[in-house]
Amino acid sequence: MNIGDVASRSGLPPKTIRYYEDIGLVKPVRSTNGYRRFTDADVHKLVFLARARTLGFSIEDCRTLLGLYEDQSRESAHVKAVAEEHLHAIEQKIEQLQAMHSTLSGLVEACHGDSRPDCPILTDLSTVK
Amino acid sequence: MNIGDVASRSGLPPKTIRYYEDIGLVKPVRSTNGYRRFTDADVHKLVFLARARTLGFSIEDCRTLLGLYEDQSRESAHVKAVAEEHLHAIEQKIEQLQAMHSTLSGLVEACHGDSRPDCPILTDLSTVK
DNA sequence: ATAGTGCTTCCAGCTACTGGAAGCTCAAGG
DNA sequence: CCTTGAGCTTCCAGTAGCTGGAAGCACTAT
Repeated sequence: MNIGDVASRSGLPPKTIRYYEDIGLVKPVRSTNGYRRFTDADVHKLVFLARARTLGFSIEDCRTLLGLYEDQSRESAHVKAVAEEHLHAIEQKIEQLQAMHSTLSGLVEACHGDSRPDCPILTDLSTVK
Repeated sequence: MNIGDVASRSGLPPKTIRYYEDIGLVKPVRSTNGYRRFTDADVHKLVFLARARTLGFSIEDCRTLLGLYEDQSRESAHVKAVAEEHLHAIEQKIEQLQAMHSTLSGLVEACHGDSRPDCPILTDLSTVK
């Protein structure tokens, strides 16, 4: 299978698939014409990667998870630990964003937003906290 | 004032302040010894930048906001528009992260997390959605 | 034969810094 | 006066995860 087919099956752009080869996540063989030739197993891996990335796992996490995926003697505890750590990171990001949101929405509401120059948003930004 | 003092007053690392000079956000003059010399106005700008960055504004947004901050004839509507757009982006990010969180926490709960290899997390990841 | 699409590689750029090396400047202590 | 250490300078490279573009070969259809 050529890269274009794999792209449409996995939902990943060809560029990204090449990049994943560069960093060693997939290792397609080459046809005599130099084209990458992907096996079904390669496609599975790429689907796996696409899904893991939409769940926000880093590339390094993906590498780990892919290793576990292919290791028949893995322990599910290992997978769970990786996922839990990521979950924790997501929670922290959400909290950060919610803090930003709360502050900023307060400021936006306080700003009359007309042609006058005075603005509580700018006042806040220029204030040392 | 030297960069070290400015760093402690603004909370920004010296490296970051130099970077902000590189990209034209501040323009400190130079002393005869080659050191950057910051005025109070420069410090105000850097405090402004530090605060805007903690609220998640991009550097380009910061550049715009800084321009408005220094423009006495600005319209608060302009500031508000920039802030609202950013607020919207924050909301979208939060939604994305919450979707990830919801999926992932379901999977983590479903995984028994022991020494056995079978794992619903991996099963999900390897499934085309 | 030719046109058009798909594939290849390589290089550069994106965001917002951060680390490190090499070297100059300055203030304090002996 | 000399040395030591901290602070400053510049420059280069690397981080994450792609993405865009150029130049050029391969393949298919007409």
